[in-house]
Amino acid sequence: MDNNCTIYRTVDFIGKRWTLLILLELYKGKIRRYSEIKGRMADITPKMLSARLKELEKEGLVHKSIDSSEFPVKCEYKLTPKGNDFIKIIKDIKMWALKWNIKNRLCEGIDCKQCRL
Amino acid sequence: MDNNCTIYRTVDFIGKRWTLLILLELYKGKIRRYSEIKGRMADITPKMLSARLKELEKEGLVHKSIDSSEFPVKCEYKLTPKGNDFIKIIKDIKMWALKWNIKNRLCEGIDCKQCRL
DNA sequence: TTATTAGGTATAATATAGATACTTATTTAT
DNA sequence: ATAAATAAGTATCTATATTATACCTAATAA
Repeated sequence: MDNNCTIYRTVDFIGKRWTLLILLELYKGKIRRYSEIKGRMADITPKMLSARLKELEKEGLVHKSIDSSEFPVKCEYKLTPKGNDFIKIIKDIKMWALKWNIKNRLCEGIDCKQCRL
Repeated sequence: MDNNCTIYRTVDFIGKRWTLLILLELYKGKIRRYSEIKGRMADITPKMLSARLKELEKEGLVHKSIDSSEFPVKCEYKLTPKGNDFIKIIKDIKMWALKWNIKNRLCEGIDCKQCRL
């Protein structure tokens, strides 16, 4: 898939495991620290979280800032405007899923306790 | 990620490699045969195409019909209403990508030769 | 001096995807 | 009658990506 087509490149990137869920987590919290994201995403490993955050930063959806005034050093991650603009797509995915997967119990309403969109 | 949350389940499914691109291919052709999809997606392996089509069928986005009146038996794949309804999300992903990845040459316009959305 | 803490990295095991050869069943050509 | 061709895959092996888990680092507090 070494294709220059926008849709190919984009799908390849956002299709990676955890990527959309991390964006969602940042959206919910506005600003999150590494350990905070980790704590809220039960099953993600530190390696994956680290790798995905780096990719998201590289692709311009996430901004990382380091506060080294205190100890231990704290890092804050937040969505860039580009990343924020992507949230509408995740919301649409949820709306689509709710429309067509009527049997799902935990997400019958728009506001699921877990994904809170 | 054995989570019952709609967004988790959906993201897990549609986030798999090739899934969105296969949906796109079916959308472009309305109806496609296995070999036709294979021919148009240069890099997909028969194993992956087969596996993804089965998943898409199981999830209700794709319908498969077999024409055994001729030989060799021909299979036709097409989007269900549920699958068709998902195309708008892929379109939005492309719009998002075009908006924020302005340097992409092959997709400067909305109608890329390759992804034709 | 040792423990604690945020934010990770390192290493090994497992799961998923890729490359490529092969299968099956039936019609057509030899 | 036999061999080639064809659609739609499957089987097997290799490579890559993800997971599990232990460990690292630097600075402050106890």
